[in-house]
Amino acid sequence: MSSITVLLVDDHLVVRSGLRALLGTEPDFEVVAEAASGEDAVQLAQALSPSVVVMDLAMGPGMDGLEAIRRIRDLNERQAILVFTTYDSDADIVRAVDAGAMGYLLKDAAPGEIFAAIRGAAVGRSVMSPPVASRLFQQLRNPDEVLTPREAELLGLLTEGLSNRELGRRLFISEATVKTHLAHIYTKLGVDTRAAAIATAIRREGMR
Amino acid sequence: MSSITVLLVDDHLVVRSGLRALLGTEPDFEVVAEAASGEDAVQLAQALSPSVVVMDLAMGPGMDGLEAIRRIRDLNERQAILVFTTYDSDADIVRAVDAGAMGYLLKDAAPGEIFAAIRGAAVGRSVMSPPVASRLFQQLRNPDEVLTPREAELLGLLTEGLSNRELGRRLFISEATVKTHLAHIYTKLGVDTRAAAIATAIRREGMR
DNA sequence: AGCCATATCAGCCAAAAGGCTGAGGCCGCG
DNA sequence: CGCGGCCTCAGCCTTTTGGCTGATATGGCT
Repeated sequence: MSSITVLLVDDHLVVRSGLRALLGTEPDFEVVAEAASGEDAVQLAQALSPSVVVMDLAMGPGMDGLEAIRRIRDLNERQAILVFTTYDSDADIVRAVDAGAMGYLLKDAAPGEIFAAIRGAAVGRSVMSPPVASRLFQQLRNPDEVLTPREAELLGLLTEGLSNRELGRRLFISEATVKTHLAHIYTKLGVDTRAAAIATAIRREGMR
Repeated sequence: MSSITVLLVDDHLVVRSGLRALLGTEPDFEVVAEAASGEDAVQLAQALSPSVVVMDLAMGPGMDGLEAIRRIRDLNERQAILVFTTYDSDADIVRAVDAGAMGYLLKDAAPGEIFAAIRGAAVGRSVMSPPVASRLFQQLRNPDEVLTPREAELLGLLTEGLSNRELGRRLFISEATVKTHLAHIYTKLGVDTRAAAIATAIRREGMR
């Protein structure tokens, strides 16, 4: 009976057709459209109201996945959105969830996991890949280690290679304040040099 | 007549089936097997001698793409191997080419490009995505900016967040030597702090 | 043999970063 | 209304880094 309609969003054609092929093996799924950009995704989600939007976070130029999630939620609060991406970055997970994603799946998930996640999302359940879940739990267990928004901002600029002076100028704060923030960041990240902070930041936010 | 036999290697099921679906639309391609790991790839390449091996560099745990390329070339010098990956990292491109790849395609390539690249590889021609090609040319044009092996090694450890002292210990050289190498690395990368060096190193080697 | 790239090391000095202590203002929550 | 988290800033002192100049050794290429 009523099948689950799915909108696929990914900037890679091969991923879209792979997913389409995969979902085609299950009788209750129906891929109603594909989008290669955030813009298209928003438009198609509005036009078609699919049961579930399955989308990658990394998108080419233009609107990124997170922004697309927000826009889609703005149009329809109840739209189920499932993130389907390659990397399990701490920041991305958190951001995706609070942008309104129902679940977070990694691309190396087994077919069964993918099916279950989509079916779950369709009925309003949250699903996530085990590695993703464990990261989230860790964040909840160690709230001490979570950076404040300002610290995260600093850390972001830090990974651009800026000096303390430049950081200060960029953020309209004194160099003293920059050093204070950095000291906090270091203790939270468990490092004691900016180099190590950059390294762990990029590896944490980046991949693996 | 004689169709082009293809071995697909990618750790993501969706990518494999997407590619299979895509290649299925062209009558002259025949996907003879899929491999999800480097180990399987080597074995299948040897057993089936496909016209072209299309593979991702990023592979889960175990043998990575580069290693798999080398192994396959060891077994059969003439085997055509086409790298099909998401990111165009300077280092990866160079390494893939000298590991023996015939071409280097990005996953966001248009279907036509993909077909052309595989057909080209099958007859011994080298093909690469435009952005990839431009990077290679840039490397050839600016040999001054190419790091020596030792410098590259240092840079690698630098991105782990090590201090000069630690770098020295790790490489069994004095801190003075470390500083000399770093100075050279900085001028070659066009930066003047280790933080910036780490940042550009990771962004260059990393992705985008 | 001479030359060049690479790798190694030293010393000196200035600039940047890091550790520590203390402190004021703002805001939300009980 | 007080407590605590967050953001802001200062001063002081040590360590680390970076810039510069110069030197030795090795190995390959001409």
